[in-house]
Amino acid sequence: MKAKITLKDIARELEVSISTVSKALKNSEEISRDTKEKVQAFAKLYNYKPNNIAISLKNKRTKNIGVVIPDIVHHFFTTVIRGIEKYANARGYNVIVCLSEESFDKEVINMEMLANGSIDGFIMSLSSETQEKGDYNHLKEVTEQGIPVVLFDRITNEVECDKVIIDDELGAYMATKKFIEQGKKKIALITTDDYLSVSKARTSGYRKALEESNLGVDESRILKLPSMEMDEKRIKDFLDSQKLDAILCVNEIFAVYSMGLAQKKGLKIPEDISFIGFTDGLLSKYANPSLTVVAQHGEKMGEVSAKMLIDKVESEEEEETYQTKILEPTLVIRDSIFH
Amino acid sequence: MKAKITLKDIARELEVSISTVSKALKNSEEISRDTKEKVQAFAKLYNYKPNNIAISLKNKRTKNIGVVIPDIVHHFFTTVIRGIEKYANARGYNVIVCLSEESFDKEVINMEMLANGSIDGFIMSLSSETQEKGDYNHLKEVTEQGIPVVLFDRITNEVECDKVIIDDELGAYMATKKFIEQGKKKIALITTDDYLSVSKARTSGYRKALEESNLGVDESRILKLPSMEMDEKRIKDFLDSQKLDAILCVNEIFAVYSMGLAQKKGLKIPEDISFIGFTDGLLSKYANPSLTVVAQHGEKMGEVSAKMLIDKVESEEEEETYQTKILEPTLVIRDSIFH
DNA sequence: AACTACAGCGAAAACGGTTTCGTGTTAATA
DNA sequence: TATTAACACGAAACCGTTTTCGCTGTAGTT
Repeated sequence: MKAKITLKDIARELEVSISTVSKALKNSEEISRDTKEKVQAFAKLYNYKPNNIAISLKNKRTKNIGVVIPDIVHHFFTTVIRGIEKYANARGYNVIVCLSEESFDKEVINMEMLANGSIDGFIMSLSSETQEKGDYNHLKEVTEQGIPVVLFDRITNEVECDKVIIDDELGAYMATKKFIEQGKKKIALITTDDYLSVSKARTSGYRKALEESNLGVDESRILKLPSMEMDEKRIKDFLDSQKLDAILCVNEIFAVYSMGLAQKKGLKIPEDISFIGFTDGLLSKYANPSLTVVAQHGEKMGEVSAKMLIDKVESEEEEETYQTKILEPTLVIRDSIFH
Repeated sequence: MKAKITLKDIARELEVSISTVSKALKNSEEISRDTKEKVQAFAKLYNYKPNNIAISLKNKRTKNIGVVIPDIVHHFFTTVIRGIEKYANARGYNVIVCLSEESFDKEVINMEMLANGSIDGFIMSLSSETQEKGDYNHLKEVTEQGIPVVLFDRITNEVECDKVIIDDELGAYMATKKFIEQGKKKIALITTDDYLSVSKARTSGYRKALEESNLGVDESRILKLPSMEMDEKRIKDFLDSQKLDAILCVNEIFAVYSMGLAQKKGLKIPEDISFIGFTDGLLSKYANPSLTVVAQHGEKMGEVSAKMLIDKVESEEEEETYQTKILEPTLVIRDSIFH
């Protein structure tokens, strides 16, 4: 086992000072050709690499970014992480991933753990519990300490920081409009309680489209589940309780599951009933029939978030100007609607 | 903006030495009641938290673990990460995630980036390119430096370190046996080239079951794709080229896609043709019909890996004994086979 | 010969902690 | 009263870097 070599080791071996070694490795003008060559050769031979931790301490920069998300098993968050990781890596940053698992407490603990020097900034999406509670003090504390934060997807207006979202209202609006154009009348929405920022926006887009088309909103056609967790019984009851010809769902799981139920009843998709979901994941692509979705462009979102964060981390200025980037959703047309 | 407070700040304010503050906060016996109370009160008031980086430098322990995986968008890897994260967090460790994206070079770069002090150990699954090349020098270098490594799922015998796998051969064997018990005769396998350790083991289990049952292995019933990437054309051609009554696939995507093709041909599942895949993801659960799979217990695997790594990191002894944990796969029976 | 200029290098502080060891003060003991 | 032990604290080293500043010696200038 050959342990890592340090500047001190090189200095001792070559009988020069640590400063000289440090400068020689940086090709400083101060050091003579001879010494530089000697030091660099030695360093290469023993595969010297500076210790990141020491550099972090010195620079007060870790080149780590903390990502705190509610869940990693959801396709959307996974793609966001991938976007963040790709971009961050390209700029020399590492990504520390923490999962809040939709819990307020875990979110707080994770942030506190990272906020003590482990990271240069946060990228996060709020847990449902946090959004439900409406308690954002942990975020405020962090920003007050001067640690930059970028909020994506599940955001709040109560914290001043950079934000990245897709236009969820527009996405739902586009989807609902699509149903209407295709002659659908009884259009339902399966969503979650309004405390989730995204669900609220989507519900609003759904309403807007219906109102604009003078179809009116029938409240009994809106199913609000308590969370993004699957609840097979409530969905089944909802579908059994009425006749519908189109359903918009706030995620792909609800949609694919609903399609299955409809098929069991002998309904033809999309003729008798059409479906659109949110999130362009594997499920949508390989469902039978394949599911039309509002794509959220998670990878793009991750990239944009990472860029905003790193730009802020590396900017000298103390400007306290925050922006909210709104990405456009796209309708990915598949076999669960006409086309 | 209130910047983070340091020991030095407290010492200055309270007119004591830094050492005294440090000891007082640790409740050292050396320090008087009075002083301790004063210091602790002050620290609480200003919300003092020690700087992780400074502690890391001192202790030569970062409490970070590096996870290098080929891809994060695959359900299996996602669940492993979740298992790692949960366990590591409970023991006070953070998880740095790096994606190799199946590239040898990225794998090497990522490891080098982290190996210079950023982490206490690695948990990783080899990229396909690495397995294809058979070049494991980057792993050997790291272990020679004394950094513990745990390899999971996609492993190699050429590196001495702890390993965690599921018994892929057994999984495929169980699945194939199941087909045979249900009277299936023309059992196909859709897999990838043998350089992927898992595919090799699965193929071997498939063969074993067939040979044991005196059905014999018909090589034309084995489709080897170059990688885990979807190749719709080759799968379609394969299925069109012969009549089959059961198909085992090394992942759920191949299986669900194949089911779709079979259905389009008017075949009934599972009567005319049955399917079993690997990986118990969303796709399997919500496919239509739902897919029977060999569950790989990713979360468990993550937990076990994290435990092995952290135990090694925290163990004082220099024992160079490595173990390989083999987890048992489980067959999750769903509607794509009889039951 | 005296002075300046500069090349080349080292000492030391700093980043923020922990920890060992030493020291001054007080109280108890001989 | 002199000695000693315990108590309470501080100085300093250390982890591995970077960087400022100062020092030495040589060469060039007058």
